[in-house]
Amino acid sequence: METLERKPRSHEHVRAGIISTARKIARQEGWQAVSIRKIADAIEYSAPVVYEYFDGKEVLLNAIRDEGFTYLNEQYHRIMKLYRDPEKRLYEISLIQWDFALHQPELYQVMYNLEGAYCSVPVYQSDALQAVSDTICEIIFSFIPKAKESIRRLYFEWWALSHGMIALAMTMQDVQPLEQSEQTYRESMRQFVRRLR
Amino acid sequence: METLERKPRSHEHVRAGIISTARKIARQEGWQAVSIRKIADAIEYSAPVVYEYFDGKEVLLNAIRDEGFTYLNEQYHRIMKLYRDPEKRLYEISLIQWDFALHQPELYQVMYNLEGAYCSVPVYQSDALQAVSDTICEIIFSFIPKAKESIRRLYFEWWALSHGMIALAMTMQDVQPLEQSEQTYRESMRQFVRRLR
DNA sequence: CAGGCACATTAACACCGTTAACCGTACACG
DNA sequence: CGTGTACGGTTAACGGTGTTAATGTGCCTG
Repeated sequence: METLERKPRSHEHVRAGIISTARKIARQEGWQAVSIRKIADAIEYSAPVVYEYFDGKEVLLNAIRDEGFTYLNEQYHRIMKLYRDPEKRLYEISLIQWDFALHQPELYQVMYNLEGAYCSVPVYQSDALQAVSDTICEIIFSFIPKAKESIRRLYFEWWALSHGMIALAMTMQDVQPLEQSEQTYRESMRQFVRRLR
Repeated sequence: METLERKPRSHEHVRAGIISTARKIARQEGWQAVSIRKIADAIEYSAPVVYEYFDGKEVLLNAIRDEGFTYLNEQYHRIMKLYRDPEKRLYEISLIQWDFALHQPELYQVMYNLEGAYCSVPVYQSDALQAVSDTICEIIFSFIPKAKESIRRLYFEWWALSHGMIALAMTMQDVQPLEQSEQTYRESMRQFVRRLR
């Protein structure tokens, strides 16, 4: 078993290729256009090979979704280390959310089943989402030490406001320029954070 | 053949049957389970018949979406006749939005391409959406007579807040009870309207 | 009776997700 | 050395999808 050293690496390479190809197709043609065969063609394999790495399309989409939440979580922690002020933290994280959604729209779409993307695994089952939620709740708590239920409510409001503006801005970007939507987003999130005082 | 048994059905009846069948399947199994053949089976026709009424799935979905916006528009006008106070009007319309989304989720999903529903026709091309938008903007203007751009911005905020909370409440309903989400929704919308004063 | 018309169906094409069967190669072992 | 076997990958197939062309079928009219 000398070749054990090389195999896993190429294995990981192929796996990453599948994911990045799926994302590329989704970004260019929408999630509706992503098919196993198209992915297989792009990585120059036959379709069944994909099933060696993911037990079906569901699992592949779920893996990509998880990648999204994990990335988001990393960005959150970057902000947490960068700032200490809770107000600044929450505002900066709001901006992270915007940048993430607009720079990697295909990820944001599969995370929330937007624009034809469909991953039947419930989003709330993702551990990474749980981590993301906890981070936000922690920030809110740090300058509004209320009851746990009250915190959850504020978190829900923050999330809804952010998600709603992002989702609408994405679908309306042909009729309302993104710069304008972004300005409104920043202002709204700033006001939300301000109101928490 | 046995075609004698089938009762003659009017054009409108069949058309309505196609739409209501599509909605029924979508409601029970999700939009990604809706297929032309399944619809045809349910209305006891062969698949090509559907194409006599709608030039492809796209057009069918778009028609259903339009039905949604039209219904919403009717509800809006009902509220407009019922109340004169702008504050009351906007709040009641917010509640309409919630009820609509939760009682007819398959409509709300196809209107905004949620949960696997996908209608490639841009939503902003719907005349009914335009009418809905105008109604909201009119209300906002009636008690905040600012510049047109400012009104559009407030409308965008109202819409995003409503849509965000509804979308999240729908996807999270297994982990957060709808009654709780509804309470938060009402409170948030109430505060939003209040802030407009 | 022939023709045309309206309606509906069958058959086909090119895809899709998924799986079973197969094939060649390289390595391990008798 | 020969042989078996495990592995990496393929082809082929099944049932399903959207969509369209060709084909009936019954009925009304000239």
